[in-house]
Amino acid sequence: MSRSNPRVLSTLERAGGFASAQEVYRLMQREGESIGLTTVYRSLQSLVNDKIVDVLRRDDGEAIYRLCGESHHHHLVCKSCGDTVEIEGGAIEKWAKMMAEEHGFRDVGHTAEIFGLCTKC
Amino acid sequence: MSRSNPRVLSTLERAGGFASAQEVYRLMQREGESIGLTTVYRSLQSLVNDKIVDVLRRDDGEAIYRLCGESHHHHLVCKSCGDTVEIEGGAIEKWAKMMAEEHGFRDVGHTAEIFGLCTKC
DNA sequence: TTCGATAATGAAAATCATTTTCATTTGTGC
DNA sequence: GCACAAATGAAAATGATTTTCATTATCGAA
Repeated sequence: MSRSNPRVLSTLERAGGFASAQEVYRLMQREGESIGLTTVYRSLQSLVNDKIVDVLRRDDGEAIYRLCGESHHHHLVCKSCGDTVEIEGGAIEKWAKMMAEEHGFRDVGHTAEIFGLCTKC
Repeated sequence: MSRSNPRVLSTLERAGGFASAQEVYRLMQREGESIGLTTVYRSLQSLVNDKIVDVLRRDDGEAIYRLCGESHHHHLVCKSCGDTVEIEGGAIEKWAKMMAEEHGFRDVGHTAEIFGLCTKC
């Protein structure tokens, strides 16, 4: 077995608590940290096992790791220029919780994104 | 561009309206259909564009394609067994519209998924 | 301190879904 | 028949993730 390399967790935090393994790796490289991609993957997996981070999937299938307990937000993305606004999703949280209860699901998370054309486009 | 091969759609239906590209391909092979994997992928993509099928992600990141009804809905997915419930998202529709207006976005759509553990898992 | 076991590390190779390339086949209108 | 566009699929490329395996760091016991 392997335990998580603490620099991986600290980098994930610095990344805003939300990043893919590749992104964490690239970020550490850019900051001059000496670490292998394998170790990044192993550390993230270990953090998932320990329930310190959550794993979700991006639309393209890439796994993204998120610090648990992090207050999360949603995105409003322009499908033309890619501009992104972080938005609050209080209504979503309630909706998700309600739907989960209604169907007996537990340990639930959710994703929600809005996309459209921004004022400039 | 390429249009969807009708045998792909009919196979997806026969599969219970829910399968990955690889599964559709293997199923067609087993049934003696002569088709290439590339064509299966292209057909499924085309069906997604035409909004005839939905695409979700399994826990392992593999894309799964599923026939969708006409009415816009969201999904409650079990991250262990993959069981899926279609749910209503009235609250989401309002939230999305509100957020879009607030930031001057137009022509908006959205995605929202809830995932957790179902009663059986 | 030295020995030996165990865990951590990372480069390189393997895997696997998906996409791209490209040459060939099929279909359609003229 | 003829030319041109669309469809097809084999093979190669891509990209994330996992596995392999040899090396290195850790740490407790002798």
